[in-house]
Amino acid sequence: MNYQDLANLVFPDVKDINYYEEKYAKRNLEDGAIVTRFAPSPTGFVHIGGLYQALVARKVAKQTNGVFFLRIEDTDQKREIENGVTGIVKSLQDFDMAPDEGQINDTEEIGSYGPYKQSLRKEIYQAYAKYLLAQGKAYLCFCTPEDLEQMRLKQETAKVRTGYYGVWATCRKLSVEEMAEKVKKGEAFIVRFKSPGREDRKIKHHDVIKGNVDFPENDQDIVIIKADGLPTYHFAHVVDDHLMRTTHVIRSDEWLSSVPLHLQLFQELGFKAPKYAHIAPIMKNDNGNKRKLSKRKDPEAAVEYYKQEGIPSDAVKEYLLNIASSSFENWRRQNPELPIEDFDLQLNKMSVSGALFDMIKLLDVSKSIISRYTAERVYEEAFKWANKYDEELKEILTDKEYALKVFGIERGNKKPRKDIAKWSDVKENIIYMYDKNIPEYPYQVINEKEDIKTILEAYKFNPSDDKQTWFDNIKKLAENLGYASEVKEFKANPGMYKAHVGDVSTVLRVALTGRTNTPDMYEIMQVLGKEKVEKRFKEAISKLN
RNA sequence: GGCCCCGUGGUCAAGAGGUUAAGACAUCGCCCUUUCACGGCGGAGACAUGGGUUCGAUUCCCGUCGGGGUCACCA
Repeated sequence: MNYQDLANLVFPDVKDINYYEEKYAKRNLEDGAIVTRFAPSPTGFVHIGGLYQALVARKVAKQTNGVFFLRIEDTDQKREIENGVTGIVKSLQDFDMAPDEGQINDTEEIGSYGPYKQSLRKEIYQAYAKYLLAQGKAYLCFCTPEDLEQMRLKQETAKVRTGYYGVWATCRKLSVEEMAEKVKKGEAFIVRFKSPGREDRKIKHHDVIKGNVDFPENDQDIVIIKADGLPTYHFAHVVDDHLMRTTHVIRSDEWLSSVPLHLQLFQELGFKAPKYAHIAPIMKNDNGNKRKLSKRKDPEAAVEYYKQEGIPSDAVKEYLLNIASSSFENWRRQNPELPIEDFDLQLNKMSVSGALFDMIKLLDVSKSIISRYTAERVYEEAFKWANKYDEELKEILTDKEYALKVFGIERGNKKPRKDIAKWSDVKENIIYMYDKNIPEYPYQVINEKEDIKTILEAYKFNPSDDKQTWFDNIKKLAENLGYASEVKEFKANPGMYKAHVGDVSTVLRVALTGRTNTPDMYEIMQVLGKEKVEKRFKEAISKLN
């Protein structure tokens, strides 16, 4: 009995690894093309940090004419949730980030390096586990979870490193015969990697983002095949990224400390290791403490949140790119119209430490993006959003022709308005353009009922006036009623006037819209039309009595 | 606790052995012949800390402190 016999005993039916090596041949890509992947577990909604990784991975693949694929890491069936895969695929689609290969829905996939769902690759992992086992680079372990727990306790009280290594790796000392006998007796087992590493030796590693990092070698005999026959993350990663011909593993930096293990696995399997790029997580300030954005505590951690709020996916992506690269902002300022695909992202310039998530900044980015949209685009997006999330807004927007006029106010010029940051802001911003509950808002400087009434009764709106004539008209009105027709004059001669033309305008504005802050009032009156303007003033007057 | 990474204004961040230490968001003031937004101009605001090396260190080295990550038959 030797290791080859043991391997045959344990995995009698799996294929030889040569079969897979040939089936998943080297990709035929141009020099310098980068192959990346997004490899989430279907254990919940997509996290903003996951989207960030996917964005970066996809970007570098695209800009080198490489490949970006989606792999589903579902080797832990206990944690899997219903529709997990669908959620991931849909989120990527929402952000216009569909992969070149991989899962396209719960059951289908595209690309010739699949299956892209790990639970469907069981026999592949077993083939490679068998390969290691046959060479004596892996062994069977019969320790129960309880044994392991006890061992850990012992290690803790003895204040030594925890884990399965060195003298603690009891099953490593078993002979092939002993292992075979236990298997034949039907004892449950798992497969462990026989680590050739020594903790007192260092390895040097260069991470594309983090730079040079030194670690002690890995000496842990980690599990590669679990009791259910599925691989652990570490083993699946190495086998998959080799077979799928990934060139750059772009993942969250919580994996950084596993690099020595992964490198060792690649080495022992005889594979060429990919380059690693470990991305710093997106953090949040929690009472003075930095912590990762949490799925449980922070709604903004879920990618779905941005959709619900109506923050355009472009805005989220641009904000993320802002975090990823400090040169993005400059690039954007110089190229306000170019698509983000044209921006060249450098992995090695990415920040090594985690950035605090800044919603205010995101919203600022979003405002700028929306301000560049045409009225038509604003309408389409807002309407789409309203259809899903706001019944009242949807109703308001059914009159498209009128809505386009409303959205057209101060839009399309050199200095467009920036007052919409997200579609959920829209209703609040345009509601006064509709005959729905114009709120009663307190008049400001001019607040005597009689004065207000005089102004409102005296004002005549003529829609055919151009803007200058229209405003001259208000000035004249102010002057006739004893107010300063110029603000400067008012300021120069305090005490001579009760108020100035601005205050008169405010009276009109409040009566018309129920608020003090609005876009250009001339445009508002034009869009509203003579009839509505007069009706509103009439109503405002009647409310005064 | 062991190991690893990180530490420039409130936030995101550029940067070099010698700089008036960029820029963006936020904030404050002024201007933009009606408000708000936009835009323009300006203000306030930072190299965690101690010790080296050096003519000179925020930049290089060591310690301290602080932050983060990781130590599963989870990923």
